[in-house]
Amino acid sequence: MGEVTDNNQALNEREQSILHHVVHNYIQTAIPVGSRYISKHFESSLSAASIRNVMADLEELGFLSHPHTSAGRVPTDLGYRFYIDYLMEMQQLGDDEKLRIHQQLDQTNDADEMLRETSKLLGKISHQLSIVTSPHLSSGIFEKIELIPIASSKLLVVISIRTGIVRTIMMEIGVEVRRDHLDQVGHLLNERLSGLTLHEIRDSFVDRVRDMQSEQTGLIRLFIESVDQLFTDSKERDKVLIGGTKNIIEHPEFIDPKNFRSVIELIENEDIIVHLLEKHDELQKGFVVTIGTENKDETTKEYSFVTAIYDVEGVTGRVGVIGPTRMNYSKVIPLVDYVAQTIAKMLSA
Amino acid sequence: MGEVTDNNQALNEREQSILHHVVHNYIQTAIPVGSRYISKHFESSLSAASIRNVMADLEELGFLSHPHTSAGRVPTDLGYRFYIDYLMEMQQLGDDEKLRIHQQLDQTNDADEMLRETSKLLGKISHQLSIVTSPHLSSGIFEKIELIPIASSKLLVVISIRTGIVRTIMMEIGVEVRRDHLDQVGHLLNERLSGLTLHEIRDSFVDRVRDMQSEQTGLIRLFIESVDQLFTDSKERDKVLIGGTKNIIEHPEFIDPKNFRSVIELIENEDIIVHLLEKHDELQKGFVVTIGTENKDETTKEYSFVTAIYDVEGVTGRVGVIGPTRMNYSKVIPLVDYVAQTIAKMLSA
DNA sequence: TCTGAGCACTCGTACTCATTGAGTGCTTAC
DNA sequence: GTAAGCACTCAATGAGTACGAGTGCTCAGA
Repeated sequence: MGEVTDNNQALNEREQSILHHVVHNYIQTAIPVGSRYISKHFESSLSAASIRNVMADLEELGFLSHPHTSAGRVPTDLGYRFYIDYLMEMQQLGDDEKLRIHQQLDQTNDADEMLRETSKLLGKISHQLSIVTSPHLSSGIFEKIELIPIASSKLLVVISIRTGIVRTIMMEIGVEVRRDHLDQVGHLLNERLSGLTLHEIRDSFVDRVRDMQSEQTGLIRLFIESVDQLFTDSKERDKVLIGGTKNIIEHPEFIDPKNFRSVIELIENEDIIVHLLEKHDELQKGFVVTIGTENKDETTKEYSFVTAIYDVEGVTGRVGVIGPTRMNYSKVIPLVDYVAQTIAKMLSA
Repeated sequence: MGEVTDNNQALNEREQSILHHVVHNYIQTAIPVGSRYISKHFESSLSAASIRNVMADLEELGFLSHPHTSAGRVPTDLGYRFYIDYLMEMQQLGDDEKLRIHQQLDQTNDADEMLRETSKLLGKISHQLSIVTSPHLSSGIFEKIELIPIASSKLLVVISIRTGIVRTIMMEIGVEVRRDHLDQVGHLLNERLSGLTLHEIRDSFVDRVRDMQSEQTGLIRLFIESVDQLFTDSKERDKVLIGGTKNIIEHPEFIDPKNFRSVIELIENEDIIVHLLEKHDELQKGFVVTIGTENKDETTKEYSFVTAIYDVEGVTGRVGVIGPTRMNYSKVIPLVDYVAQTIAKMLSA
């Protein structure tokens, strides 16, 4: 049980203790917890009536709420927040689970494939929706580019990043280009772009190739036109992988079909999630938890997001879970954290 | 209205007509249709009682069934089958829809991206779950292979098929290999494998490279070990894209949460779908419809599958939809068919 | 001033029971 | 073969009731 700290002056010891019990119990059982229950099981020194008084105070302060008069108390988003920040004790991840994670992710050396596996796995273990983004290559350091002619008028561009991640883009080129011309251009690009981040390249590409125009005008012009496609994290390409629907709908909150629809909505409408992940990214912290209305979005007001960053030599992405605000944070947070670290290790290997 | 043919001797004209009305109406409204309703709206020359007699016959023959005594009639799988094969009239696809399909799929020239768009689009237009498989490259004709060293110990293998489709595979190679060695091996492989199908290559690879062993033993051995990974349609890689969950759950059959779960199960457990698609593939017909229990799988006994093949110079894949057996076949079939044709065109362009 | 026992009150849940109405099946007459 | 009549079935709906968990408030005691 989390120790009662003096981190927050708003609540005295007893209030903190009772809040702790309410949140903890509600997370476990999903049924509103009553004063009598707490008196019986946790705080035998206090009567139900006294606990009711404290609960009334907690409710007034905004930490608890009431579905209706004759129901027990339920944490508010603020209640969860306090619980996570001051009361909760992280639960260590079991060795078996660690092993399982390693085994699952060790199966493949294809990055995309591994991220897909991660998504599945995280959903299964956490019993939540899992989210995994592909790494934002923009801040990755350009290693080299290869230009491979395909069929008649297509060009496969392979850009590799120092960490060993590659991006392949199929480009339509109007005409057939001789192989030695391609090699020549590729060679020059490699020379001039080496060591820069993709981000830097995108911003300065035109300047850097200006003098090359004379030699291979057509091809260079094509590259200039496609610079966004080549060197930016397009939202189309670097999608969010969402998985574990089967697991999340087992939660009791989904007996109500309305919630059902809302979760489907969430899955199909990736924009909402992408947007939220961007906000998490901005915070630049190891892991981020946003609870219910904290993420100011109507459709996700009953969901919490737990995400952690993974970082491979400056190239970062996020993994995490989405679930009802009634989430087992003490288990989920360490799990997400550990998975993020594991991915980073795998990708840099 | 579909003309009454003599294709099936089992039913006389009146029976066919009434079966037609029942199926058609039930598809539209999802409510069991009663004898009185048919008499009023479609067959005013016959009384409800007479229609009841015919319905009783149709039920005995297995084309209709009864949810309970006081409900109207509902088609059985056999009823749907007869309707599709003999009674139904295909509905022409509207010009606006054709336009929409073209516009949506014309946005990108990346094959994967386009298939993803197809999946979304098909779900939206059909109001069903959409399924799109990536092309089975096995029967594609090898055009060339490129070997690109990545970072220290990785190799990106790019295999391109005559149609302009490429497959990229990341291979782990224990040691660093000199660029000219790679080029040499690549060159030899291109020479020896040219014009074969991937399928043929997989089966004969060892023989074809046996004499090369002396020069680049390590690298060749690696290729021999990875031959499956390189030249076979792995189920991992060539996944099925499933989309449109949001659309399908609007159907009245999904007020029951049980069905809800079954559809989620279906989405998460792609194996079931993959298996079924294989069966469709074996039939080698343009489009295939399997209804409910016709696909002998317990989990899909209340779903129908409509799929069509797309063929790009021998490289084929499938697109289609999954939905409740009560599906608007007359609209869905032409749609799926048209989308398949459009994909083929786009991919061969 | 804090604590806790007592009690009235609220409100969601579960259950029963009667009513309604759509639709059938059967019988019978034409 | 057709259709009118009628009894029967059964899901759906809604009202009524009992139950019980839990609160809020009051008041006495430490």
